[in-house]
Amino acid sequence: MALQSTACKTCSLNPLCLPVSLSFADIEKLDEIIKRGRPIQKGEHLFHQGDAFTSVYAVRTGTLKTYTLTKDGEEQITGFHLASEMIGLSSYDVATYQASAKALETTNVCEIPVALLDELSNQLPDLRRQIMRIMGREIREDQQMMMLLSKKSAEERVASFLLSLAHRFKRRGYSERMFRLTMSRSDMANFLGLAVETVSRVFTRFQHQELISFGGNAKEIHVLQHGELCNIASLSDAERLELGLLDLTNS
Amino acid sequence: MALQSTACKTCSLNPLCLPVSLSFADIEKLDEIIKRGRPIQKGEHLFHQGDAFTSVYAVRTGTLKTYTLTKDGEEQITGFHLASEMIGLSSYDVATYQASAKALETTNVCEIPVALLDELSNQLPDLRRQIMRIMGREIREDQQMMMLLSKKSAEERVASFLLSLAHRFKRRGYSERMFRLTMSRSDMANFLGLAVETVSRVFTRFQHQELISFGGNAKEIHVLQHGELCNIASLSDAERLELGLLDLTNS
DNA sequence: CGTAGACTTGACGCCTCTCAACGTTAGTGG
DNA sequence: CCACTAACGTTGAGAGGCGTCAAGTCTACG
Repeated sequence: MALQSTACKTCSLNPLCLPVSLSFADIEKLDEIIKRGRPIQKGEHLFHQGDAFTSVYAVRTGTLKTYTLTKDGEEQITGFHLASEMIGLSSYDVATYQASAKALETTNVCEIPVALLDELSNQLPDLRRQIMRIMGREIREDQQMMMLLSKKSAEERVASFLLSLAHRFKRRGYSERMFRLTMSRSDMANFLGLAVETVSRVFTRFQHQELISFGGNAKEIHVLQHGELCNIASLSDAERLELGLLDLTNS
Repeated sequence: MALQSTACKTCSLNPLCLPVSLSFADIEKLDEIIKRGRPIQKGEHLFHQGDAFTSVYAVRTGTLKTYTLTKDGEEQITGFHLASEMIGLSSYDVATYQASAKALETTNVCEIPVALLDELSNQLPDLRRQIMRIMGREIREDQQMMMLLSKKSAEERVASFLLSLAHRFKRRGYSERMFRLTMSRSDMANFLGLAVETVSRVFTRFQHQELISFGGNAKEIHVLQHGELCNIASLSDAERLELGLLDLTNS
């Protein structure tokens, strides 16, 4: 497991994270405004919905979930966030966080005060562009999620979810065929718009078809037949593109 | 019906649109890069998914829908866009449009070449912030849509949709109690993740309960009981906030 | 005036939710 | 180290909301 440095310029994640496309000098300026605090324990909150919006965060190690509250106090999970992913940008136009962020395991984050980030993006056009790229990507991901929620069956949703995780782990240098599901079944179900029982049933069906298997506990998953899982997921071109499965050579 | 000017500085929409919070001088600079072409006819495309990403657009009059294509060639509508709303920003980090945009009626747009907008946002921090605000809001709207799609019943979805439209018309100076549904039942169903028949059935039920009524054709809707519709929609706090229904005085 | 598309209405079936019971894991304290 | 317990996960049975199919009605446009 790669140890992430405490400075962007030496951090193994910087090709995936905010510093992408920044010059060495610019990364140093960015480093100056970033705060790296103590780790957050599992179950602990990074911020709560309604807190004053002071900082955005980049995940250094671990996983977080972000969620909003429905009318009756249930949570609606809006995303799971792995190393190098940014949290909080969607609150940019309001004074308070519009979601809560909770650690699913022990997690380290880089805190970036928005006031300073805002100031710095006036000076560094590349940084500004990178922030806008990240926001643009998030919009597209959310829209793919909308497609998943409005058009896909339970099996398609679970398969898509697993492929998305696999791809994100791969990009970070981990195995795409074996990884830990740090979120509970209930969290997955919530995120995918399904009942816990349905998620569980799909997992058992996938195991019987020998598409996946679980090691020891129900957390560690092995993806046995990546290709078949892709078929089941009925991915759109947009999703294939995001997962790096689309051949860009065809017109 | 208010006629929108062909310059931002005199446009009645500018308090809702990109120029928000720009100084008079800055608006003039923005005006210089905006192109205002001929109207787009109903059914015509503003751009297609896959076209080179050259410009973002602000709707001046009319309505557009944006959509992506699913694996089997069906469209998945990602949004309806009324006057003053921006289109195309979600493609900011890629070379091609990630969605298609099609006019639902005769529509006028302001075209803003991204190269120039990008350049100008280096010079005008307020413009940059406004763009990021718009993107942040879009992310939150998409996440509310995800909640609608994963948690709400057919009646809740339709009620929420009508309230959203009503609110947006109101903000633009039109009646919130009577407006034209420029999109087809099929478009609404697609957007809301429902079958056309279900949308139609919900409309008849709402009519029997005298919550709404239709004038003449099936396009012009009257909202008879706004409050009751709010109850049916089971709006989250985030949605109430967006619709201006939340009392911010309580802690 | 005729036709195509949009909209409505009804009947039926299926996918997924709900409810309930049971098995398993992890964390706690003795 | 083990017993205990609460949270998590799995499995089954039953029900209901919504999708699908089909037919009929209405509207718009040539």
